[in-house]
Amino acid sequence: MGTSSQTIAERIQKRMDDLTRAERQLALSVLENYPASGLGPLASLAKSANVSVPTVARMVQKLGYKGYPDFQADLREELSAIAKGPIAKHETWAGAAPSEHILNRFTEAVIDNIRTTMAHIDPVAFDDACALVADRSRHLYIVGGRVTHTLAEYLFLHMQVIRPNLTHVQSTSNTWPHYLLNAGEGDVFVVFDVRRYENNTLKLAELARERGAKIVLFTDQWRSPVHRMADICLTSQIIVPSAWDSATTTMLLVESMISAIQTLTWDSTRDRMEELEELFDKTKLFRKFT
Amino acid sequence: MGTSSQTIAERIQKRMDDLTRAERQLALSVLENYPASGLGPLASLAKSANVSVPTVARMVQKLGYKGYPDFQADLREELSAIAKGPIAKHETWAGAAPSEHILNRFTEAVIDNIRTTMAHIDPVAFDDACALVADRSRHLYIVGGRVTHTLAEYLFLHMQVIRPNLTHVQSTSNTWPHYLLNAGEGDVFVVFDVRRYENNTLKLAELARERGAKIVLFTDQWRSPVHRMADICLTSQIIVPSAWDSATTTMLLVESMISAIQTLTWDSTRDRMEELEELFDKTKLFRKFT
DNA sequence: ACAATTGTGAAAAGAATATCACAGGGCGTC
DNA sequence: GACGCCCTGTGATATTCTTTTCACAATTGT
Repeated sequence: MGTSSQTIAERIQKRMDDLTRAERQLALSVLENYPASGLGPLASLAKSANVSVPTVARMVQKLGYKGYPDFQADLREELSAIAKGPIAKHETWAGAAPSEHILNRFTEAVIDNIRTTMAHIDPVAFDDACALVADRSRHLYIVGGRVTHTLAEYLFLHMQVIRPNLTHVQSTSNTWPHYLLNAGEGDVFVVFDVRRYENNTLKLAELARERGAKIVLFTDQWRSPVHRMADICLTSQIIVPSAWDSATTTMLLVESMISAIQTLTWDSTRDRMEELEELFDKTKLFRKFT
Repeated sequence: MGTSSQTIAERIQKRMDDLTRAERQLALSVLENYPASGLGPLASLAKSANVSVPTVARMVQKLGYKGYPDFQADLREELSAIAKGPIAKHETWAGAAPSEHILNRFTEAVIDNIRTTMAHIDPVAFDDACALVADRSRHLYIVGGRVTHTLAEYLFLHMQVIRPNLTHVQSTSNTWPHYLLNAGEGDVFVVFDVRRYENNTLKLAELARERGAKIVLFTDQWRSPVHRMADICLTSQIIVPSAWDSATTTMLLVESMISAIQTLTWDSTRDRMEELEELFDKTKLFRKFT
């Protein structure tokens, strides 16, 4: 069984299409903590993959093994083969690709961005920002620019579920002055501005400031001029081997913020989410499985 | 048991002097093929070390374990810690915050997602996908759903700079059938579909498929049903400590793809980018400094 | 020769595994 | 919207494999 040149992980990958939903879920769980999870008792594997015991038994036979112990034996064989060879290191991210492959270089750069971003962030400022954005008594305006409006909308979509009373403004559109008419003292603007910094965004921030609104700014390490207007400034590192900048780190911050706010306001959010679920079910917009 | 900082191998080494001859022989055998040999049945270990079964049983208890299964559990735990790789060492990302702070927990999860995503990705498929998306002779349709349309648009915005002949389609809108009218043989659809998978997206993919278009799918580890229609399937891990899934890893893949394509087509892209720069200068949409 | 160590063989206790029948649910089909 | 198929989980059971622990003999080293 273990004689074939490909690893068990590869073999599972290959047959992924033949597998059913629960089996795929199981396969992914095996691959996720590979190979350790497959070396424990069948029952623990089933539990950690959230599938039933028979599903595991059925699958290993589907994969061509006589039984679970047979499968484990193969895993152990592979493990000892790996250990014998030169110390297998995790120096590349996409193991199947050479380290110069763009996937590895890019991922490397992004991880680096995340590292430095997190090293410089002020958790207190972050928490304050979350509190501001979560505050239902303030109207929430989310502002993005030419590229960053995608991030803005991502935040908007989730905040929409969490709380009422919010607006998505696109600074590059010529409709934004209308929104400002209603904005006032105590409202909150979440502004996204990374280079190249946009004049419209700056103007919008200035006006919001004049009207006594709070401003939370997502920007890059060079800091948009909006930072002079901002009450809280969350900066991310965005350099990657590309002609453009990376939005991934900012996305990570945004998602962290969503998660933090969702925790903060869980009691009231839950109800809204459940209602939303029901609505989705009714409209049959989504499918449940497969 | 597995809480101590030292590995089991080290612990055995340390106590080597306390061991008797047969036990030492056993210990050496365990270390020789570490950790695979310890993960098999007790009897096989005894045999491969040329000691008796009771010797093994006696020794693991001497090492402080309740029994052989307990010893194995510890080994597995260590194995999975090793497999996690070098970055697992990074206990906290945002050093200024405690490790339980959402910033750290979330970042940890995302890094984990990135690692498993990269471990499972097929670089050849990725390159093929890039080539398809870069091919100017094919019309490019980019399709997103309720949440994923933000990612779709992000890709669209950048591809717009790189090449002509592309369309952004939102599967949740009711205008998408119009776009399909023009789609045909050889065109390319980039489809985003993560759970909860959307019926509209599936239908759209089916129709595109029927018309002989190529489909590149961005999805999550549970794989949207669209994968049956897709020529290339790029999956990302999206689990985070939140009520929602994370788009960060998918964003990373998208940006990697943009970067790869930009490199592929640099000669023709440069001109387009320069033209764009000029246009932006003229419209004074952006500011040059500060 | 004595004491400690180790192996033998066996038996009992304990786990883990394989398998079954059945029920519930999703999904496609008509 | 109803029917039926396929997948999946539950719970129970039989079976097989492991582990644990005996008592006792063999071996080794001192």
